[in-house]
Amino acid sequence: MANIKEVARYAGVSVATVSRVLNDSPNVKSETREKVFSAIKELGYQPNLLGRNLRRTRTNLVLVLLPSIANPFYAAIVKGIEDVAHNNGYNIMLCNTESNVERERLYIRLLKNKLADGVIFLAPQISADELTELSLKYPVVQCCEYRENAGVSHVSIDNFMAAYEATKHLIRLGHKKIGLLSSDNDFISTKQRENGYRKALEEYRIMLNKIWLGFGDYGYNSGYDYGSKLLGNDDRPTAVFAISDLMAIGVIKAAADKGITVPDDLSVVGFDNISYAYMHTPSLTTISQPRYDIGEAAMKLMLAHINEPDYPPCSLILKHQLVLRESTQAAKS
Amino acid sequence: MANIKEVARYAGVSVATVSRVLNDSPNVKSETREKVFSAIKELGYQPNLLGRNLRRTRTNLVLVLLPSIANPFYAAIVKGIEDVAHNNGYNIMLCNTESNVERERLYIRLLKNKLADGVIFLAPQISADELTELSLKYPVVQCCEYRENAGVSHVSIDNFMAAYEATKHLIRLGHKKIGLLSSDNDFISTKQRENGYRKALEEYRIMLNKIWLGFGDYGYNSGYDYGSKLLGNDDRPTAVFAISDLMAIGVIKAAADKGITVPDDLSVVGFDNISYAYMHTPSLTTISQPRYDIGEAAMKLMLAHINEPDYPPCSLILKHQLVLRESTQAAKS
DNA sequence: TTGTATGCGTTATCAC
DNA sequence: GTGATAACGCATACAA
Repeated sequence: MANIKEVARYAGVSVATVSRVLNDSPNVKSETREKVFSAIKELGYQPNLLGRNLRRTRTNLVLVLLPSIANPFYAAIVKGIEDVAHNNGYNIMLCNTESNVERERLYIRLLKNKLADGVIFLAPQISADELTELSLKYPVVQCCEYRENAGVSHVSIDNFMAAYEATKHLIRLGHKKIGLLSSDNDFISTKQRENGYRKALEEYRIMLNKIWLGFGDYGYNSGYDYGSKLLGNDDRPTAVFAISDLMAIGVIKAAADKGITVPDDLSVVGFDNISYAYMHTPSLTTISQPRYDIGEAAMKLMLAHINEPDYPPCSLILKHQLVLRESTQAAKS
Repeated sequence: MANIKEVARYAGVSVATVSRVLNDSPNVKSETREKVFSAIKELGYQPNLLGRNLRRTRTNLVLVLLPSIANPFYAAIVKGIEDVAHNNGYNIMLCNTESNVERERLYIRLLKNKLADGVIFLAPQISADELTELSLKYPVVQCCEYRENAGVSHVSIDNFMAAYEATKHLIRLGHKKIGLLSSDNDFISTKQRENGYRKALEEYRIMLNKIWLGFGDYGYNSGYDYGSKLLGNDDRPTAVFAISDLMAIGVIKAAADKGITVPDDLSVVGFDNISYAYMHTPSLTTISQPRYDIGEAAMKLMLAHINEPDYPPCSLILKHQLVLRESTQAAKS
């Protein structure tokens, strides 16, 4: 495999000149430029980025850590990140953490090992303290899920308001018995969604029935389990707000298995608006996050941190939207 | 950030010795080893992989090119690849090609630029010729989708047999009017699935009605469109075999919109057994690929190619399975 | 406008 | 067992 030296010899110039041509330096006679280009072509030369990056102490590579590519929620976010990255000469490296902190540290090490210029977390597993420490030495951005008080930049939506609106939507449809399927993880967004739900109930002076409170893991099965338990009782809610679409769909399935029809006998609201929310029968009323925009914003923030090491941590909140579909309808009086 | 030189000075040894310690060389007195380790710890030293990889002309990084992380089908495959990679000291870099050949070439360039040791394609967009040429210079493995006659290793299932069995299942349930929703892409697997379907019909001397033949893009909407058109006619099939689960789900939705119930009035078989296939109501009869195993096999093959540059191209066919669920039932007589 | 020389951080060869 | 040093491929400061 040809290297820059061979190209130089073949073109009859020095390696410096070849390097200049490769880097679009204006100080090269167009004639020599041609010579170099033809040598490059002739030899099928491909610059070795290891050498280049070592010399530049920059890789133009950004790590994107996500819990799982099985979750379709992340696809559009990643697309947004990628587009901004590519438009700025960067590549991104997607890394599956499996929500495993050890696996996450494995990838963080690649950053510390100078194989990448920065890291975007879609759902950080490490603690706020670790995150803070990391961000002191390297460009770090959190996207969607984030650790509060870590003093680390993040892009997100207002989860509190979103949950508040979702719950209020159910209340305005006449529902008074409203269950909540939350999660027992320690993400701030979870707490915020829970609080938004409580706030709406409070505002309308609706009592919160603790029996209707459930905790899942964002996945389908936990929704199904919650639904199976909850809907077996006579005193069951007429509506459920689940903080993820997959859990909402699990609830609907559990309802169907008990002969309870959605939305006739039970209204269900999800969260995230994954593509399947629209494919599902009944289609799902849910909160839509501007995922592509969130990804774009996160990568732009990353570039700012890379180019300006002293760029201060900042928090970006983008607009969400309540999407009305078939899974909710007015309560029977 | 400390480098190997500073560690050496701090420990009072040469850089060579530090390097030996880092690489577990047996020829180091345990006493000096301790000194070096404590220096490493004290200085918070992290080896720079750019320097190491440049010197070693090896990165222990493998590219995995997939059309889209939005497709849940790939998740388990990637998991299989990752597990084998990590167990062998490799990392993988996931790259979204968006089924775009230019984007794919962008990532292939990273390989040519020595930033990775090899590439695994989950659905190659470049031509067989390009693939062949690439594989002559670099370790290349195809996984699931592949270009035939490229002389490039691949891991897959027997798509012909799988489709044959899926169709035969419908025939044995008494269906004689069986539609096929295929795709108009140029993947060999598509042709093979189509041929499997034809073979089954032939074997049972069932005429193929070309009006019931459709071509989608593997996505939900194309399934819905096919279903909407097909099921509007009086002369409609009693069963449909779709070569992807998302298309199958689209067909079911279209049927529901026309008051046609699955499986009572229409049986539907999908392909791939994505997680929605199980969540969906009705749950989907489909072909399950051993996705994790496929990923594992692909990465093992990659390691073989990396470690043995002359390792011959080989073709691995793993076992599929027909999964029976709610979306199929006996034809009404 | 071009060439020479140096260094990025590491590993590997050789000598001791 | 350990150290000195060349080499990996490239970009760049400086000289010409």
